[in-house]
Amino acid sequence: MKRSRHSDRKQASRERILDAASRAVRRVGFDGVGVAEVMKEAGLTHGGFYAHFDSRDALLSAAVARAGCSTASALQEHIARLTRAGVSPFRALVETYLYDSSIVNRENGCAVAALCAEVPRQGPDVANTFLGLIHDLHRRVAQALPAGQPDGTAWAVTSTLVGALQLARALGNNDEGRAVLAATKRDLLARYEP
Amino acid sequence: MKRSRHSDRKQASRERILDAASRAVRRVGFDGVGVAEVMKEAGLTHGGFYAHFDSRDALLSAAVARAGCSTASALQEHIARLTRAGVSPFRALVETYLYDSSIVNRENGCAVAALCAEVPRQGPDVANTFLGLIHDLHRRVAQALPAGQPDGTAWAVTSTLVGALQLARALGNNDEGRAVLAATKRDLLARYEP
DNA sequence: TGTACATCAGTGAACGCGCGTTCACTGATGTAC
DNA sequence: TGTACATCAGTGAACGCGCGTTCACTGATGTAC
Repeated sequence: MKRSRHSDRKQASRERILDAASRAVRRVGFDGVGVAEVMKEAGLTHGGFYAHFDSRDALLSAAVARAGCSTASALQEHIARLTRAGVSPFRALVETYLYDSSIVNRENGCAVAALCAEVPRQGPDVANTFLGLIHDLHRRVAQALPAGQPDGTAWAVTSTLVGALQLARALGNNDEGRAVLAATKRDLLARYEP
Repeated sequence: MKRSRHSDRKQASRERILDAASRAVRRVGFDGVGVAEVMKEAGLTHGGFYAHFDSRDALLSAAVARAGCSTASALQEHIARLTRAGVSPFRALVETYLYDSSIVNRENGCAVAALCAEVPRQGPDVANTFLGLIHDLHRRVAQALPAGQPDGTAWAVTSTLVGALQLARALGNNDEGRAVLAATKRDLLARYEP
């Protein structure tokens, strides 16, 4: 059954709005996202927004989910490329997550690292969606860890990855920020790679 | 030389404003801090604010510095109590930083964990002040670590502490949040305590 | 095929509210004589 | 000691701006006959 061009067009606009919002929320945080700016980035004017979402809050929930998907597929793709080249799964995860350019590339980076600290003050919709993102990241870490690690290690490693990326970003895209990433990578690999 | 009571009174008000702001910024983030609300919490009306600070931004810078001092002294005190009771310095640091009630007690907790992710979008004053807080936390971790650790380990441990507290807060004050803290504590102690 | 009408995504002006900031004023404290 | 004046922290009304939200309208696409 052929969809009308009305619907096609609307759907495409919605996708652009969501993409813009998922980048904006990682770049400027929940409080920094403005409806008008997101619409502009999607090539539309602000008035049409409410034909796509009930409210700014509804957009934020959807944007978190979108950011999670986008992060997950980027992570997976980069990790797969490394493992195909013979890198161990754990090393591939660590190198990918703590890649130097992640310091600057906030708007396409991990949503958990970007938004974790703001989640406790968001509404239940955003918080619940975010739970899923955290569990997904934790699962990826658990699967990449070498076998035989005690339960809970995956949480410690997840914490380390998220914390290191945030500290590096706060220190800046300079020697000091990169040194934090390098030191954390070295430490994680020395600990968990046989 | 005796100070006038005018000055004493003003100084006392300034302290109350700073205390209120340092708690508010950790509770609701930089974007969430409102001049009127801070003044109200300090027992004043909003109009008098500009006799104490040049602008909202100036308040935020000062509030970050104040939050750092407040966190540092609370950490130090709690750690000292534990070490006096025979606990090793590293264990004392880890237990104190990842204390269960830290999940809820954001407004009196570590400013680095609360604000790290928002710092890259703040002005240079706030960012520079924040650098000091990060270095202070890193220094405390380095001093508490058992001797003989390679350089950089302190950064990895700092990352782990900050990340774990944030993840626990995002998961909530429930079994899951506390489990992250417990798992991270166990992992850190197993790794770095002889 | 062509014409008239219906549908609907998107536009842009307008509204209302909150918030940072300003300012004339108040009332208490301190000083001069 | 007492009185008149000066200083100054704090008050609360007002301003201006940005932002979320609403709504009447437009113009393009689709449908009926």
